[in-house]
Amino acid sequence: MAAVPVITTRMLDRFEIAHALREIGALLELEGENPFKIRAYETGARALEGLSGDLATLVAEKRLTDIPGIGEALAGKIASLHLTGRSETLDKLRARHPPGILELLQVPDLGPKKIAALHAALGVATLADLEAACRAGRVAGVKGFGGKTQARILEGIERVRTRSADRRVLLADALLEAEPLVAHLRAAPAALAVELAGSARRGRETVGDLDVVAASHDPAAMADALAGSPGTVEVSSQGDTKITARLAGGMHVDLRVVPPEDFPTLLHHLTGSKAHHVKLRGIARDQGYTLSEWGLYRLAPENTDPDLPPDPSRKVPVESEEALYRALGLAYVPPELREDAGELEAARDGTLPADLVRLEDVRGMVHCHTTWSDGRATIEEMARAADALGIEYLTITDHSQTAGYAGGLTADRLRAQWDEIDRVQERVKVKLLRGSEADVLEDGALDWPDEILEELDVVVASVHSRMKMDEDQMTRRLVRAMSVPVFKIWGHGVGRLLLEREPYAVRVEEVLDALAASRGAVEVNGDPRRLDLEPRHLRAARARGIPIVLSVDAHSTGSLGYLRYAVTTARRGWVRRGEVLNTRGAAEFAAAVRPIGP
DNA sequence: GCCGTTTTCGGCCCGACTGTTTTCAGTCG
Repeated sequence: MAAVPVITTRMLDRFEIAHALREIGALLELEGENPFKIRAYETGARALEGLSGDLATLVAEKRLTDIPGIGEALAGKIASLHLTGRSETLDKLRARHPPGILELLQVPDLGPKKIAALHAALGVATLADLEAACRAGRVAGVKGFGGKTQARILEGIERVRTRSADRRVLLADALLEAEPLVAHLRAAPAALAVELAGSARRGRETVGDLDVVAASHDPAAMADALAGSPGTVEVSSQGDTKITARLAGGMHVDLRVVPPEDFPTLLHHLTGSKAHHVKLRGIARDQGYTLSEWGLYRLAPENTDPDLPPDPSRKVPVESEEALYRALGLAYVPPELREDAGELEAARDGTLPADLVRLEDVRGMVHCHTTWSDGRATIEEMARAADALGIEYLTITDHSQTAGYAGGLTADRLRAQWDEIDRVQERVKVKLLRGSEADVLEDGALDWPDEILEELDVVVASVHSRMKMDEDQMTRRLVRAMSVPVFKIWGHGVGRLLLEREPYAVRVEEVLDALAASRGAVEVNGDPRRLDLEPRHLRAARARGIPIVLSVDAHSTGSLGYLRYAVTTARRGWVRRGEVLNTRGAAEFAAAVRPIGP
């Protein structure tokens, strides 16, 4: 009997496959391939990352091409990468290039053309080669390169090595730098309007650079204002309309300055996302316009030279972002939705939700810890802080008994806490609800017996232990937990800690199916490190009719402010006001979430 | 590479900034 060949490869998940597709794209780029082909790989990678459903199912049912941006060719490569961990195309590309060549693309200002030139002239194939060539002064001698470029490359190598080049920060940390800066710029006499743009405005969970746009007739004065901001460390480049600076926290900010009539289109341009723009500009073109950051122009009837600047007489005045979408026959798309995730089709068809949840719609604070478990504030301190925010009700949800590391409450302690809640209730206006963040145990049971659940007003069910289970185990565990005949709020669904810890391995859609067949809601956890469930899963939950709860997971009075991040994340998942349980009054909310019976 | 109430072929978003040029290519967002 012939020996069975040893299988040395393994299945890849969608993130690993996306990475492989980007590697193919990068290597093709080095070979000078058609830029649109390169873009197709990026589009495919992005589509995979945004996928809500189960990749294995799509591969098995040969439905990959149902995903917009994935055609026959990419589907074949994705299936191969998923099932075997390899792709013939990628293997061949890797064989044609030195293994270190891709790290050169990480160097700022170094793209495929320059890398190819350096490789041809000097044989540079790795970061180390490049550094040696720069230090020896050989790069400056290559045609098209000079002393300044050589120095910039050396700086760039340093940035790659210290990994500060593409450092991303949490949205909340980015806003901590951005909002004071915007306020400072707005105070400048030359400023007519200043807005934050970029991924921070879209509410992305992490942010790389800050983009700020200003309306002013005096760009130089605005550049001075940026240089004079307390958070600015240095101005690193300055053109007529664009100034780049580095902030104390290490982030870079791009400030763009234009006259007020160009402000709306520039703000829109800098808000992104890139994918949203590409599609929007295609729509503009279909309708006889060309759109750029400088405005909307009617295309000339005759085919004119595309390299000529647009004819000013054909410019369409655009007084706001709303007007821009309106001019193109589209409903206004709020920044949080601009990700090319179907929002432009919906804006065209009139199916874009007009009543996305807003911060002012939320009437109750859900998921709050106190000194009874691992919180830093007492019940009364939390209650008074909520009162001060104008909140109508507050759920006290300390940890359950199994969460010993977090000071989880035993049944006796929980009952004692109810007495304390009653005492505090007499002194505060905000309505206090008795709750618990009940651990989802290893076998999927909740951490409280029925006689306790019967007396609780609200239960958040969360995984806090055995987080490294494999996907089948974790899915079974959560499906069982979400199937118990109790109303439960699925707490911080996939357990990710942004920039720190990967999500649990779990098939979210199966858990949502179980929840939809039982009674419960999903949480949008506003802790800036979590923002969980994430938008694509929120859309999957909404599609199943599962209600949403916006929570703060507060461990202090200050973290009641996390509500804004829960709202932003929910909007990114297209969540409407009516779908959010804690936009309702206290009595209605309590009736909706009561774990057992009336 | 993908995609299609104009198209199965021929399109595919658009401009700012830098450095090295003497009119432009490369990179970036």
